[in-house]
Amino acid sequence: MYYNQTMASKSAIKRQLILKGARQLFCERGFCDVTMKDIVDACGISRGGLYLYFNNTGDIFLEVLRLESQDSDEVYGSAVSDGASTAKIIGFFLKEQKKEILQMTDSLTVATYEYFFKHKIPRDMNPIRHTYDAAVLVLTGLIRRGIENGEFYECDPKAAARNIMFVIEGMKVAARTMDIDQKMVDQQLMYIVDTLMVQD
Amino acid sequence: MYYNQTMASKSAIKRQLILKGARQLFCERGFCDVTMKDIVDACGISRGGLYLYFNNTGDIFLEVLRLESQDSDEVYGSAVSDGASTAKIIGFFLKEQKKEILQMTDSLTVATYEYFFKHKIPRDMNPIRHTYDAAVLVLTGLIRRGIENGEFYECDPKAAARNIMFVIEGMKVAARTMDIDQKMVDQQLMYIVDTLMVQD
Amino acid sequence: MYYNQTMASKSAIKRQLILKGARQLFCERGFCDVTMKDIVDACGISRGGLYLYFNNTGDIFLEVLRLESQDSDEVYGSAVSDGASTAKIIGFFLKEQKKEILQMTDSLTVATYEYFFKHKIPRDMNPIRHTYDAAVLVLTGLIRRGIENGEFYECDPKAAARNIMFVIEGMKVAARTMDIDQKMVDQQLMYIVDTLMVQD
Amino acid sequence: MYYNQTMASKSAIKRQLILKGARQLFCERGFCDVTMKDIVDACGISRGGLYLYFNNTGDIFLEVLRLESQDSDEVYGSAVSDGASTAKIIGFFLKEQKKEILQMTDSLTVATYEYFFKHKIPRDMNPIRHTYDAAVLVLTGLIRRGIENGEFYECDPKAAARNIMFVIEGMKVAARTMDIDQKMVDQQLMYIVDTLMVQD
DNA sequence: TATGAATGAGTCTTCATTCAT
DNA sequence: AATGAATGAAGACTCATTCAT
Repeated sequence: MYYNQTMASKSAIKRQLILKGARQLFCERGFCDVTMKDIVDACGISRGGLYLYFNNTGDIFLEVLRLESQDSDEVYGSAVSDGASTAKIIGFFLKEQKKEILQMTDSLTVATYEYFFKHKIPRDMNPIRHTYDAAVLVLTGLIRRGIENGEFYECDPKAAARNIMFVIEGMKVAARTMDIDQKMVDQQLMYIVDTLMVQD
Repeated sequence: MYYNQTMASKSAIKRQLILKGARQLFCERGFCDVTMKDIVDACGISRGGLYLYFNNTGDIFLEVLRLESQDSDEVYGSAVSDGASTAKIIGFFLKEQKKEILQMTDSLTVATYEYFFKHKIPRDMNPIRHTYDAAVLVLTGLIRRGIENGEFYECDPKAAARNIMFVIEGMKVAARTMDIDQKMVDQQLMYIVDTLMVQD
Repeated sequence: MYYNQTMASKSAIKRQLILKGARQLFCERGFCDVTMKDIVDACGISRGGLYLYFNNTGDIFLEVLRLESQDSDEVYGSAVSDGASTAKIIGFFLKEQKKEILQMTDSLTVATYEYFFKHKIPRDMNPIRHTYDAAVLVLTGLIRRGIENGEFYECDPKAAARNIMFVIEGMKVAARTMDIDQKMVDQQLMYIVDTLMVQD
Repeated sequence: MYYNQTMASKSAIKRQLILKGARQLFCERGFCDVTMKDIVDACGISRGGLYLYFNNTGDIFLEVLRLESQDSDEVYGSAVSDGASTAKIIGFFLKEQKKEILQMTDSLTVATYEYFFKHKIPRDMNPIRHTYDAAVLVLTGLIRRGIENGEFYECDPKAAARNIMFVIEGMKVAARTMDIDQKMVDQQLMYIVDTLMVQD
């Protein structure tokens, strides 16, 4: 009998189980309100059993986040490989962001904020910074291309990319603290595109 | 004997004392990590005494926040009354925001996020929404004036105002979760102005 | 209404209650095997209530010990004031020790050993050292008097006093680890007296 | 294939490994503070594996102690065979004891006390009692010889021997609970010799 | 024999909340 | 109004012991 990637060891399966249960809790309650006991209960495992795998909620959360970013890295990669027009790709990107902003997906956003409010992490080890930088990189490339082929106004592509990401970040937070509606998000996303694109 | 605004009752003084001590704690630790006991200890009052004034940390925080917004409302008002150029006023406004983004002042930002992540409040009662709307209103007016007197490009003034506020919100969060530096903030604030202003 | 030494405050009474319950436990089980929960249960108070008075078993034990030594100080004092013959006083002293050696009294001996095995304390703050030194002092005085009035052989009174105390200490430990019988203790106490006293 | 004393079975080797690791722990922490888990970790063996050999820390400690006393029995034997003067031999014996009294590291003394405080064992099965009796036997013989050849004062040799052992026991405990210094130990050992020996 | 995952009981500690004074 | 002692629930963490493999 042999093992391959899909045949995980019993131990690895339990790890997955824990991370899955914990992820669900973090999505529902953020980071602060999840205790080790909550995770134990949610996963149907024993108190001591959880401690075999993780020492505290922080470690669990980081691991959940790591898995998450693995997945999202792939998404970003595929987005660019397409042969579509720059505006279309950016439009697709923004539509994806809209889903997350409006919490149409199970989202770790609040938990992530709460976690990093308390855990200061050097820039190069910080996963949100990493995600942010990755998105900025992709956007910068797209904007540069848009400028080159005359779709977009002349501008500093990197500053523009960062600007878009900050707007999105701002809306994510706003959606979870004040209540903003879909209309406002749509308006902003259109504003972003309008600001970039040469009007005919 | 009579009471006027400057002659606070003993009870009112104690209330102030509590709110002052609590504010300090919320600034230092955010909302989640402050307990009723912490506040009791910080204020040097009795455990039971605190409960005569407030039932839980949430109520205390809301009150702290209410006092806070009273003060800031005045700031916004005075900004516009000036006779300076639109660009100058917006520049002043952004400089103020920069301070808050970079946490150069004792700031309730994190506590506010944490509080409202957990407490969903209808739009018209929500103090951050109120603050946001007030800022948008001021900015909209300024941008409209800028467009009218030819300083700014033609655009939807309200959308532009919201855009600016979302960028600022995004940077506030980013400053507290990833570590962004002053340079990046400056770059973004310049980018905002550049996007608005007609270049000569 | 006024307070005097016998009218303790409610809080002081509770403290006494805890110390009494804890003392009983320490006598029965030594130091290592007594937990905060044990004390809570023994005293019939609440879990949190205990922590209002003491932070850990070590603190409680030290306090128990402090009270204990207050009492024993008085005993030592009174022993000497008597006008009896030196040999008689020493005989009385040894008879007292015999009781403790053979555990005929509720005794903190084992708990004390266990506590100080783990807690290294500078000589001048160490209560057993203090007790030991006090006993040595008294004995030294007695022996010196015995030598002066010809009851005892010539010798170094201090070394002799220490010797006696070490023998007693040795028997205390032996009584609790190997099982030694009363006969052996009697034999030793007689040996001590014989070694000192001039035989006629 | 056959086994002899030098060819230990795999199982016996593991036993040794456990006992060696456990001994180290008992020396460092006494008996109370060593858990089965500690031993597992220190020996690098499996949790279940340890239970194949021993059921609890008490059993392990007794076994450690048994090996220990095997070694020390030999020492006592050789001491007497010498042709030296009685005083010299006793002097040598006391010097050995001094090492043990003052030896805080690599010594099972504290662990032994702690173990036997909790485990009452009939006199004839009790290893410390056995060690004590063996030492008393040797000393008794030496003292008797000393009296016979006029080196020592007339006295009850057995009582004197026990007295010496109790003083030593007392100093062992004192060294680990109050902090006594080397000078005091030296003074006592000299006092013991002086009390025995005829002065010229 | 050997492994180490799993369990659950047990202890420590903190805190919101109440209540007699 | 004000105090602070008291309570008990809740969460963190550890460990002896078992058991499937």
